[in-house]
Amino acid sequence: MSAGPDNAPAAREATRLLNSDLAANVEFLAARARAMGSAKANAALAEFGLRVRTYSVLSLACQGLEPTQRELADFLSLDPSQIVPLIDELENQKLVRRRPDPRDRRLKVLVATAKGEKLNAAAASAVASATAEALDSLTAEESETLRSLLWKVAFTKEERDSARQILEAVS
Amino acid sequence: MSAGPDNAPAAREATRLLNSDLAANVEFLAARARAMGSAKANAALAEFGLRVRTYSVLSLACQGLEPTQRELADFLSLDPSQIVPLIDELENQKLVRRRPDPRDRRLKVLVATAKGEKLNAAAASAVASATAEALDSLTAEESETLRSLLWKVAFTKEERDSARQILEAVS
DNA sequence: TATTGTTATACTCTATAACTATA
DNA sequence: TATAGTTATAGAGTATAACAATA
Repeated sequence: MSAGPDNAPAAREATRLLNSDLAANVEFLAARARAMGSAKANAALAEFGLRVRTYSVLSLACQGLEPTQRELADFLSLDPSQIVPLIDELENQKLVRRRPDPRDRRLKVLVATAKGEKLNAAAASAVASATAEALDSLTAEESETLRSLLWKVAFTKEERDSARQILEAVS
Repeated sequence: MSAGPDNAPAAREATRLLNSDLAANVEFLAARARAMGSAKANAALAEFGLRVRTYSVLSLACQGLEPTQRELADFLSLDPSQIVPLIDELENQKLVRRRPDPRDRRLKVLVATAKGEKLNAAAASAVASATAEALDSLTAEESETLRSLLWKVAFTKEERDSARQILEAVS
Protein backbone atom coordinates (compact mmCIF):
# COMPACT_ATOMS: atom_id res chain seq x y z
CA MET A 1 0.00 0.00 0.00
CA SER A 2 3.01 2.30 -0.47
CA ALA A 3 1.54 3.83 -3.60
CA GLY A 4 3.65 6.98 -3.41
CA PRO A 5 2.26 10.18 -4.90
CA ASP A 6 4.89 10.08 -7.62
CA ASN A 7 3.57 7.18 -9.69
CA ALA A 8 0.23 8.80 -10.49
CA PRO A 9 0.71 10.84 -13.67
CA ALA A 10 -2.12 11.83 -15.94
CA ALA A 11 -2.67 8.43 -17.50
CA ARG A 12 -1.65 6.48 -14.39
CA GLU A 13 -0.71 3.52 -16.56
CA ALA A 14 -3.87 1.45 -16.73
CA THR A 15 -1.65 -1.63 -16.93
CA ARG A 16 -1.30 -1.51 -13.15
CA LEU A 17 -4.86 -2.84 -13.09
CA LEU A 18 -3.48 -6.05 -14.55
CA ASN A 19 -2.52 -6.81 -10.98
CA SER A 20 -6.12 -7.36 -9.94
CA ASP A 21 -8.38 -10.30 -9.23
CA LEU A 22 -10.34 -9.53 -12.37
CA ALA A 23 -7.28 -9.87 -14.58
CA ALA A 24 -6.92 -13.48 -13.38
CA ASN A 25 -10.52 -14.28 -14.29
CA VAL A 26 -10.80 -16.64 -17.25
CA GLU A 27 -14.11 -15.17 -18.37
CA PHE A 28 -12.74 -11.65 -18.32
CA LEU A 29 -9.71 -12.74 -20.32
CA ALA A 30 -11.91 -14.57 -22.80
CA ALA A 31 -14.15 -11.52 -23.19
CA ARG A 32 -11.19 -9.25 -23.76
CA ALA A 33 -9.47 -11.63 -26.16
CA ARG A 34 -12.66 -12.04 -28.11
CA ALA A 35 -13.24 -8.26 -28.20
CA MET A 36 -9.79 -7.77 -29.70
CA GLY A 37 -10.24 -10.65 -32.09
CA SER A 38 -13.66 -9.73 -33.34
CA ALA A 39 -12.63 -6.11 -33.84
CA LYS A 40 -9.82 -7.36 -36.09
CA ALA A 41 -12.11 -9.81 -37.85
CA ASN A 42 -14.82 -7.21 -38.44
CA ALA A 43 -12.22 -4.82 -39.84
CA ALA A 44 -10.95 -7.53 -42.17
CA LEU A 45 -14.47 -8.41 -43.28
CA ALA A 46 -15.57 -4.81 -43.89
CA GLU A 47 -14.02 -4.68 -47.34
CA PHE A 48 -16.24 -7.61 -48.33
CA GLY A 49 -19.38 -5.96 -46.95
CA LEU A 50 -19.54 -8.61 -44.24
CA ARG A 51 -19.44 -8.74 -40.44
CA VAL A 52 -18.62 -11.67 -38.15
CA ARG A 53 -22.31 -12.54 -37.94
CA THR A 54 -23.04 -12.51 -41.65
CA TYR A 55 -19.74 -14.20 -42.43
CA SER A 56 -20.60 -17.02 -40.05
CA VAL A 57 -23.90 -17.64 -41.81
CA LEU A 58 -22.36 -17.39 -45.27
CA SER A 59 -19.58 -19.74 -44.28
CA LEU A 60 -22.06 -22.35 -43.07
CA ALA A 61 -24.09 -21.96 -46.25
CA CYS A 62 -20.95 -22.73 -48.27
CA GLN A 63 -20.35 -26.19 -46.82
CA GLY A 64 -22.93 -28.08 -48.87
CA LEU A 65 -24.73 -28.96 -45.63
CA GLU A 66 -27.93 -27.12 -46.58
CA PRO A 67 -28.75 -26.06 -43.03
CA THR A 68 -32.22 -24.99 -42.02
CA GLN A 69 -32.60 -21.64 -40.32
CA ARG A 70 -33.33 -23.42 -37.07
CA GLU A 71 -30.07 -25.34 -37.30
CA LEU A 72 -28.16 -22.14 -37.93
CA ALA A 73 -29.78 -20.56 -34.90
CA ASP A 74 -28.92 -23.51 -32.66
CA PHE A 75 -25.38 -23.74 -33.90
CA LEU A 76 -24.62 -20.03 -33.70
CA SER A 77 -26.28 -19.73 -30.28
CA LEU A 78 -28.73 -17.21 -31.68
CA ASP A 79 -32.48 -16.97 -31.42
CA PRO A 80 -34.24 -18.03 -34.66
CA SER A 81 -35.56 -14.49 -34.95
CA GLN A 82 -32.01 -13.14 -35.14
CA ILE A 83 -31.17 -15.35 -38.10
CA VAL A 84 -33.87 -13.83 -40.30
CA PRO A 85 -32.32 -10.38 -40.89
CA LEU A 86 -28.85 -11.89 -41.30
CA ILE A 87 -30.08 -14.11 -44.12
CA ASP A 88 -32.15 -11.25 -45.55
CA GLU A 89 -28.97 -9.19 -45.80
CA LEU A 90 -27.04 -11.97 -47.53
CA GLU A 91 -29.94 -12.80 -49.81
CA ASN A 92 -30.31 -9.17 -50.89
CA GLN A 93 -26.69 -9.31 -51.98
CA LYS A 94 -27.39 -12.53 -53.92
CA LEU A 95 -24.84 -14.41 -51.82
CA VAL A 96 -27.24 -17.04 -50.53
CA ARG A 97 -30.69 -18.32 -51.37
CA ARG A 98 -33.52 -19.67 -49.19
CA ARG A 99 -34.72 -22.91 -50.76
CA PRO A 100 -38.04 -24.34 -49.54
CA ASP A 101 -37.85 -28.03 -48.65
CA PRO A 102 -40.62 -29.81 -50.63
CA ARG A 103 -40.62 -32.65 -48.08
CA ASP A 104 -41.52 -30.29 -45.25
CA ARG A 105 -42.79 -27.00 -46.52
CA ARG A 106 -42.12 -25.33 -43.17
CA LEU A 107 -38.38 -25.67 -43.74
CA LYS A 108 -36.16 -23.38 -45.73
CA VAL A 109 -32.63 -24.58 -46.29
CA LEU A 110 -29.84 -22.15 -46.98
CA VAL A 111 -27.69 -22.60 -50.06
CA ALA A 112 -24.89 -20.37 -51.32
CA THR A 113 -24.84 -18.89 -54.80
CA ALA A 114 -21.72 -18.98 -56.97
CA LYS A 115 -21.16 -15.35 -56.02
CA GLY A 116 -21.49 -16.31 -52.35
CA GLU A 117 -19.00 -19.15 -52.67
CA LYS A 118 -16.50 -16.85 -54.30
CA LEU A 119 -16.87 -14.11 -51.70
CA ASN A 120 -16.69 -16.64 -48.88
CA ALA A 121 -13.38 -17.98 -50.12
CA ALA A 122 -11.87 -14.51 -50.18
CA ALA A 123 -13.38 -13.60 -46.80
CA ALA A 124 -12.19 -16.85 -45.21
CA SER A 125 -8.67 -16.01 -46.22
CA ALA A 126 -8.97 -12.53 -44.69
CA VAL A 127 -10.40 -13.98 -41.48
CA ALA A 128 -7.53 -16.45 -41.28
CA SER A 129 -5.07 -13.55 -41.53
CA ALA A 130 -6.90 -11.59 -38.86
CA THR A 131 -6.92 -14.63 -36.58
CA ALA A 132 -3.22 -15.19 -37.09
CA GLU A 133 -2.63 -11.56 -36.20
CA ALA A 134 -4.79 -11.82 -33.07
CA LEU A 135 -2.85 -14.90 -31.97
CA ASP A 136 0.61 -13.65 -32.80
CA SER A 137 1.66 -13.85 -29.15
CA LEU A 138 1.24 -17.62 -29.35
CA THR A 139 3.37 -20.27 -30.99
CA ALA A 140 1.72 -22.54 -33.54
CA GLU A 141 1.53 -25.27 -30.92
CA GLU A 142 -0.03 -22.96 -28.34
CA SER A 143 -2.61 -21.80 -30.88
CA GLU A 144 -3.58 -25.39 -31.51
CA THR A 145 -3.81 -26.06 -27.77
CA LEU A 146 -6.01 -23.02 -27.36
CA ARG A 147 -8.25 -24.20 -30.16
CA SER A 148 -8.71 -27.66 -28.68
CA LEU A 149 -9.42 -26.29 -25.19
CA LEU A 150 -11.97 -23.81 -26.54
CA TRP A 151 -13.56 -26.61 -28.52
CA LYS A 152 -14.16 -28.53 -25.31
CA VAL A 153 -15.59 -25.48 -23.58
CA ALA A 154 -17.76 -24.31 -26.48
CA PHE A 155 -19.64 -27.58 -26.96
CA THR A 156 -21.08 -30.08 -24.54
CA LYS A 157 -19.79 -33.62 -24.47
CA GLU A 158 -23.06 -34.76 -26.04
CA GLU A 159 -22.62 -32.33 -28.92
CA ARG A 160 -19.03 -33.35 -29.51
CA ASP A 161 -19.92 -37.04 -29.44
CA SER A 162 -22.84 -36.50 -31.77
CA ALA A 163 -20.72 -34.59 -34.26
CA ARG A 164 -18.11 -37.34 -34.21
CA GLN A 165 -20.73 -40.02 -34.86
CA ILE A 166 -22.17 -38.08 -37.79
CA LEU A 167 -18.70 -37.65 -39.24
CA GLU A 168 -17.99 -41.37 -38.92
CA ALA A 169 -21.33 -42.28 -40.50
CA VAL A 170 -20.49 -40.19 -43.56
CA SER A 171 -17.06 -41.69 -44.13
CA MET B 1 -22.39 -36.50 -50.18
CA SER B 2 -24.57 -39.54 -49.52
CA ALA B 3 -26.85 -37.61 -47.20
CA GLY B 4 -29.80 -39.94 -47.57
CA PRO B 5 -33.29 -38.57 -47.05
CA ASP B 6 -33.61 -40.55 -43.84
CA ASN B 7 -31.33 -38.50 -41.60
CA ALA B 8 -33.24 -35.26 -42.03
CA PRO B 9 -35.91 -35.23 -39.33
CA ALA B 10 -37.53 -32.07 -38.04
CA ALA B 11 -34.55 -30.83 -36.07
CA ARG B 12 -31.94 -32.30 -38.40
CA GLU B 13 -29.41 -32.46 -35.55
CA ALA B 14 -27.68 -29.10 -35.66
CA THR B 15 -24.57 -30.86 -34.37
CA ARG B 16 -23.80 -31.98 -37.89
CA LEU B 17 -22.75 -28.37 -38.48
CA LEU B 18 -19.86 -29.05 -36.12
CA ASN B 19 -18.23 -30.62 -39.16
CA SER B 20 -17.72 -27.27 -40.84
CA ASP B 21 -14.88 -24.86 -41.43
CA LEU B 22 -16.45 -22.40 -39.03
CA ALA B 23 -16.40 -24.89 -36.16
CA ALA B 24 -12.61 -25.06 -36.49
CA ASN B 25 -12.29 -21.28 -36.27
CA VAL B 26 -10.69 -20.12 -33.03
CA GLU B 27 -12.61 -16.85 -33.02
CA PHE B 28 -15.92 -18.62 -33.48
CA LEU B 29 -15.10 -21.03 -30.66
CA ALA B 30 -14.05 -18.16 -28.41
CA ALA B 31 -17.25 -16.29 -29.18
CA ARG B 32 -19.38 -19.32 -28.44
CA ALA B 33 -17.47 -20.21 -25.26
CA ARG B 34 -17.78 -16.65 -24.06
CA ALA B 35 -21.49 -16.54 -24.87
CA MET B 36 -22.06 -19.64 -22.76
CA GLY B 37 -19.81 -18.37 -19.99
CA SER B 38 -21.23 -14.88 -19.77
CA ALA B 39 -24.79 -16.21 -19.78
CA LYS B 40 -23.89 -18.34 -16.76
CA ALA B 41 -22.05 -15.47 -15.10
CA ASN B 42 -24.89 -13.02 -15.66
CA ALA B 43 -27.34 -15.53 -14.22
CA ALA B 44 -25.14 -16.00 -11.16
CA LEU B 45 -24.77 -12.23 -10.71
CA ALA B 46 -28.48 -11.45 -11.11
CA GLU B 47 -29.26 -12.27 -7.49
CA PHE B 48 -26.79 -9.58 -6.46
CA GLY B 49 -28.30 -7.00 -8.80
CA LEU B 50 -25.13 -7.09 -10.91
CA ARG B 51 -24.15 -7.95 -14.47
CA VAL B 52 -20.74 -8.86 -15.87
CA ARG B 53 -20.12 -5.22 -16.73
CA THR B 54 -21.01 -3.75 -13.36
CA TYR B 55 -19.32 -6.60 -11.52
CA SER B 56 -16.11 -5.91 -13.41
CA VAL B 57 -16.13 -2.28 -12.36
CA LEU B 58 -17.03 -3.11 -8.75
CA SER B 59 -14.33 -5.74 -8.60
CA LEU B 60 -11.69 -3.26 -9.78
CA ALA B 61 -12.93 -0.69 -7.27
CA CYS B 62 -12.41 -3.25 -4.50
CA GLN B 63 -8.68 -3.73 -5.03
CA GLY B 64 -7.48 -0.57 -3.29
CA LEU B 65 -6.03 0.62 -6.59
CA GLU B 66 -8.25 3.70 -6.77
CA PRO B 67 -8.56 3.65 -10.56
CA THR B 68 -9.62 6.70 -12.53
CA GLN B 69 -12.53 6.34 -14.91
CA ARG B 70 -10.11 6.59 -17.81
CA GLU B 71 -8.07 3.70 -16.47
CA LEU B 72 -11.20 1.61 -16.08
CA ALA B 73 -12.16 2.38 -19.67
CA ASP B 74 -8.73 1.44 -21.00
CA PHE B 75 -8.54 -1.73 -18.98
CA LEU B 76 -12.05 -2.93 -19.75
CA SER B 77 -11.69 -2.04 -23.45
CA LEU B 78 -14.63 0.34 -23.18
CA ASP B 79 -15.07 3.91 -24.31
CA PRO B 80 -14.89 6.37 -21.40
CA SER B 81 -18.48 7.33 -22.12
CA GLN B 82 -19.59 3.76 -21.45
CA ILE B 83 -18.05 3.78 -17.99
CA VAL B 84 -20.20 6.68 -16.79
CA PRO B 85 -23.58 4.88 -16.61
CA LEU B 86 -21.95 1.78 -15.14
CA ILE B 87 -20.51 3.79 -12.25
CA ASP B 88 -23.76 5.75 -11.93
CA GLU B 89 -25.57 2.48 -11.41
CA LEU B 90 -23.13 1.27 -8.75
CA GLU B 91 -23.03 4.66 -7.06
CA ASN B 92 -26.84 4.81 -6.86
CA GLN B 93 -26.70 1.52 -4.98
CA LYS B 94 -24.06 2.97 -2.63
CA LEU B 95 -21.58 0.29 -3.66
CA VAL B 96 -18.89 2.69 -4.90
CA ARG B 97 -18.08 6.35 -4.62
CA ARG B 98 -16.48 8.82 -7.05
CA ARG B 99 -13.77 10.67 -5.16
CA PRO B 100 -12.32 13.81 -6.77
CA ASP B 101 -8.52 13.85 -6.80
CA PRO B 102 -7.39 17.16 -5.19
CA ARG B 103 -4.06 16.98 -7.05
CA ASP B 104 -5.81 16.96 -10.43
CA ARG B 105 -9.36 18.10 -10.18
CA ARG B 106 -10.20 16.59 -13.56
CA LEU B 107 -9.76 13.11 -12.12
CA LYS B 108 -12.29 11.10 -10.18
CA VAL B 109 -11.00 7.93 -8.63
CA LEU B 110 -13.31 5.07 -7.83
CA VAL B 111 -13.41 3.65 -4.32
CA ALA B 112 -15.65 0.92 -2.95
CA THR B 113 -17.89 1.41 0.08
CA ALA B 114 -18.06 -1.16 2.86
CA LYS B 115 -21.33 -2.32 1.33
CA GLY B 116 -19.60 -2.64 -2.03
CA GLU B 117 -16.73 -4.67 -0.59
CA LYS B 118 -19.16 -7.04 1.04
CA LEU B 119 -21.27 -7.51 -2.07
CA ASN B 120 -18.16 -7.97 -4.19
CA ALA B 121 -16.90 -10.79 -1.99
CA ALA B 122 -20.20 -12.65 -2.32
CA ALA B 123 -20.42 -11.97 -6.06
CA ALA B 124 -16.83 -13.08 -6.64
CA SER B 125 -17.64 -16.40 -5.07
CA ALA B 126 -20.70 -16.81 -7.29
CA VAL B 127 -18.67 -15.91 -10.38
CA ALA B 128 -16.03 -18.46 -9.43
CA SER B 129 -18.72 -21.14 -9.23
CA ALA B 130 -20.17 -20.12 -12.59
CA THR B 131 -16.71 -20.22 -14.15
CA ALA B 132 -16.02 -23.65 -12.71
CA GLU B 133 -19.30 -24.83 -14.17
CA ALA B 134 -18.51 -23.33 -17.58
CA LEU B 135 -15.12 -25.08 -17.57
CA ASP B 136 -16.29 -28.43 -16.26
CA SER B 137 -15.22 -30.17 -19.46
CA LEU B 138 -11.62 -29.28 -18.60
CA THR B 139 -9.27 -30.71 -16.01
CA ALA B 140 -7.75 -28.31 -13.48
CA GLU B 141 -4.52 -28.36 -15.45
CA GLU B 142 -6.30 -27.64 -18.74
CA SER B 143 -8.16 -24.73 -17.13
CA GLU B 144 -4.88 -23.24 -16.01
CA THR B 145 -3.41 -23.70 -19.49
CA LEU B 146 -6.43 -22.00 -21.01
CA ARG B 147 -6.06 -19.11 -18.60
CA SER B 148 -2.40 -18.57 -19.40
CA LEU B 149 -2.99 -18.75 -23.17
CA LEU B 150 -5.88 -16.29 -22.97
CA TRP B 151 -3.70 -14.01 -20.87
CA LYS B 152 -1.17 -13.87 -23.67
CA VAL B 153 -3.84 -13.19 -26.26
CA ALA B 154 -5.77 -10.62 -24.23
CA PHE B 155 -2.83 -8.32 -23.54
CA THR B 156 0.04 -7.10 -25.66
CA LYS B 157 3.58 -7.97 -24.71
CA GLU B 158 4.11 -4.34 -23.70
CA GLU B 159 1.15 -4.44 -21.35
CA ARG B 160 2.25 -7.71 -19.80
CA ASP B 161 5.79 -6.42 -19.31
CA SER B 162 4.55 -3.16 -17.85
CA ALA B 163 2.28 -4.95 -15.40
CA ARG B 164 5.15 -7.17 -14.27
CA GLN B 165 7.41 -4.18 -13.69
CA ILE B 166 4.77 -2.40 -11.62
CA LEU B 167 4.28 -5.54 -9.56
CA GLU B 168 8.01 -5.87 -8.94
CA ALA B 169 8.35 -2.20 -8.00
CA VAL B 170 5.70 -2.61 -5.30
CA SER B 171 7.27 -5.67 -3.69
C1' DT C 1 -3.60 22.88 -26.70
C1' DA C 2 -4.58 18.46 -24.42
C1' DT C 3 -7.06 15.56 -21.12
C1' DT C 4 -11.05 13.92 -17.87
C1' DG C 5 -15.45 13.13 -17.39
C1' DT C 6 -19.85 13.78 -19.50
C1' DT C 7 -23.95 14.02 -22.71
C1' DA C 8 -26.00 12.77 -26.88
C1' DT C 9 -26.77 9.78 -30.71
C1' DA C 10 -26.93 5.82 -33.59
C1' DC C 11 -26.19 1.25 -34.66
C1' DT C 12 -25.53 -3.60 -33.37
C1' DC C 13 -26.40 -7.37 -30.40
C1' DT C 14 -29.33 -10.04 -27.28
C1' DA C 15 -33.64 -11.74 -25.49
C1' DT C 16 -38.69 -12.37 -25.42
C1' DA C 17 -43.26 -12.77 -26.93
C1' DA C 18 -46.61 -13.41 -30.36
C1' DC C 19 -48.14 -14.38 -35.08
C1' DT C 20 -48.57 -17.54 -39.75
C1' DA C 21 -48.22 -21.55 -42.09
C1' DT C 22 -47.43 -25.87 -42.03
C1' DA C 23 -47.07 -30.60 -39.81
C1' DT D 1 -50.54 -29.72 -30.48
C1' DA D 2 -46.13 -28.83 -31.96
C1' DT D 3 -42.57 -26.81 -35.06
C1' DA D 4 -40.26 -23.41 -38.71
C1' DG D 5 -39.97 -19.10 -39.97
C1' DT D 6 -41.29 -14.36 -39.15
C1' DT D 7 -42.46 -9.77 -37.04
C1' DA D 8 -42.23 -6.63 -33.35
C1' DT D 9 -40.20 -4.68 -29.37
C1' DA D 10 -37.18 -3.57 -25.68
C1' DG D 11 -32.95 -3.63 -23.40
C1' DA D 12 -27.89 -4.16 -23.39
C1' DG D 13 -23.60 -3.59 -25.79
C1' DT D 14 -20.54 -0.85 -29.01
C1' DA D 15 -18.77 3.23 -31.34
C1' DT D 16 -18.44 8.27 -32.42
C1' DA D 17 -18.72 13.07 -31.90
C1' DA D 18 -19.00 17.09 -29.21
C1' DC D 19 -19.07 19.70 -24.80
C1' DA D 20 -17.51 21.86 -20.01
C1' DA D 21 -14.05 21.93 -16.60
C1' DT D 22 -9.38 21.63 -15.73
C1' DA D 23 -4.47 21.12 -16.75
